[in-house]
Amino acid sequence: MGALIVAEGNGEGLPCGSIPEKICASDPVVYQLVRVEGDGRLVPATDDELMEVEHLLEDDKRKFLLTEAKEHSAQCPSDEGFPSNMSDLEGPEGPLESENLEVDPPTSDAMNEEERLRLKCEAVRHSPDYMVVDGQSSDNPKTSKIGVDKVQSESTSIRTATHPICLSGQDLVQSGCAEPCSDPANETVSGRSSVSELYSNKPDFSLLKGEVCLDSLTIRELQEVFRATFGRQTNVKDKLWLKRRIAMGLTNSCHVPTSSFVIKENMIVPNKVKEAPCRVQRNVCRTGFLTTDQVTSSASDRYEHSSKRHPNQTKDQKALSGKRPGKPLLEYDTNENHQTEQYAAKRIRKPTKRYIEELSEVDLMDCNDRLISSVKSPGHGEPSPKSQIKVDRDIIAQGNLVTRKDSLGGSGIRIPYVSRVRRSRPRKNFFDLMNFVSMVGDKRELKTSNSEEERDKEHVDHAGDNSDANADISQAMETGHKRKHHRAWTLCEVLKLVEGVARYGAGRWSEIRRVSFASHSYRTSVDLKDKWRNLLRASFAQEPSDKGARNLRKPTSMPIPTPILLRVRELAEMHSPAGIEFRSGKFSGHDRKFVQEKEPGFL
DNA sequence: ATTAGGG
DNA sequence: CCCTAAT
Repeated sequence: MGALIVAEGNGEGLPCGSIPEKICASDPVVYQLVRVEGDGRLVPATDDELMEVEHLLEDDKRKFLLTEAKEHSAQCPSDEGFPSNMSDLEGPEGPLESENLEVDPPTSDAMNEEERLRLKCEAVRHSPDYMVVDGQSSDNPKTSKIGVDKVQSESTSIRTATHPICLSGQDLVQSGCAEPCSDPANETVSGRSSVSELYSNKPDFSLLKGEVCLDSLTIRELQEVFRATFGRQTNVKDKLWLKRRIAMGLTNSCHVPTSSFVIKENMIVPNKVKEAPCRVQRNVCRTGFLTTDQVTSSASDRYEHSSKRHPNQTKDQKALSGKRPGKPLLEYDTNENHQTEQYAAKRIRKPTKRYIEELSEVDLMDCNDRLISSVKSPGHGEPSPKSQIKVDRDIIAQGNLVTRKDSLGGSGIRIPYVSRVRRSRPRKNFFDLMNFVSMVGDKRELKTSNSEEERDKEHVDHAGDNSDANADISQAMETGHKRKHHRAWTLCEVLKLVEGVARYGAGRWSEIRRVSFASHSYRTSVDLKDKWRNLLRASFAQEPSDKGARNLRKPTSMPIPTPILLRVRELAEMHSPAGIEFRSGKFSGHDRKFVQEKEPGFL
């Protein structure tokens, strides 16, 4: 793997392993954390890498932790440069903020949130972490906005620190930053408004230009489009709903196909084989550094030229916001709608077509980038210091990018998706990385599993084939690292599960897990539940004919002995009708007996 | 954190 | 198995 370096955002690479000294100073340039591939190519650092770096940062906040550039940290002026710079930055921000507070005093919660954010920004500025936004596009208003947008997460501070840097510099995005930052209007009563909302006041109408492929947008993006379309914000997270809504709005029609489509010039056009989108995609491939927003903007740029230069845009924003003192009112007015919308969305949440969408994304090789934002109500949440970042399954491709979804512990913060491009399947380049990551993750599991496998064998030597299966898996993991989290259920486990259900009843999965699966750390209560569901299905399905001890189904997965299935059904029938009181006592005994007489051969 | 369900 | 909503 290459070294991690900080490269100047504007695309000019830096010598490998070098850190521009100016980065330590108050240089406004935006940086991007990148990795140098073996062939010299610069690839945006993956989340994992960022995490790693970040981690290092925590260890020594005063130093740059670039893997191979540590020596340079000594030269870093650490604090010196920052404070002054900060105060400069603070100028526009502070006053505005207080000003706004007067105008529309946010709730104490809101204030805290704001304060917290502000502090965070400062912290970011203090620490040497710099962060990153796709420099290349730093002059793109949208990108800038995004970068700023996401200044919330601590865990991603590394990447978002740009915010402050941006302010002082390069583009006047700052006005865009500072202003929204201070706008309490968006502070919804629920306190749910994410920081990002603080930063973006104006709908990005450019989103509506040209072809609009709602299918390829993420919820957040859809919400943006929604805003651009209807002029108000929405918290609805139901993609379908958003898409339909937007489509209807844009086309002025209620006839919106359920299949994928593209909206072009207010007309719905069946989404053929992704013509336009693909072009954009290719573009992305080529540059490799385009961010999601860039993609959309580049697409829209084909149709429009304006709205591209930030200075204007920011001005517009100001003017706009000025002209729209009613924003808060508007918010208020539509508040009701929001609620109903949300309500509706929740009720209809049925179609979680995410998978379908994702699949089609891949299949059609369309161009989607997904920015994932998980917005959870903050609760009282102090964002947990350590963010849990989860490496999503297949990600990446064409040499850049990376893992996509991260959720900050209860921080309800959106993660920057700058330079995140999600595409087809993993490429070899990343394969190693991914494997590495997954291997590390699985290590523990493997270990325990192995030892467990042994245990299982001892306890249940009858289940020979199962053990074998597991062994195979373990082996596969060790060697071929093929499947992910797939562990075949051993007969032993199934029995434990059944017994557990018999004892505690279906539904007490955490209990069952604690008691019967204490050693099987890899079986979560959800797994138990799922397995039980499958068992039920199997037990009822196979009931008719087929008396064989094995299901004809797939010889692949371990066939479940009929007796067990029978018992499963017993339990199921027992628990479903009126079954609160049973468990332990006689029934348990009964079951046991039942089983014993029927499956001595297996146990 | 757990549970229930859909995918 | 994964994901999410709801508790």
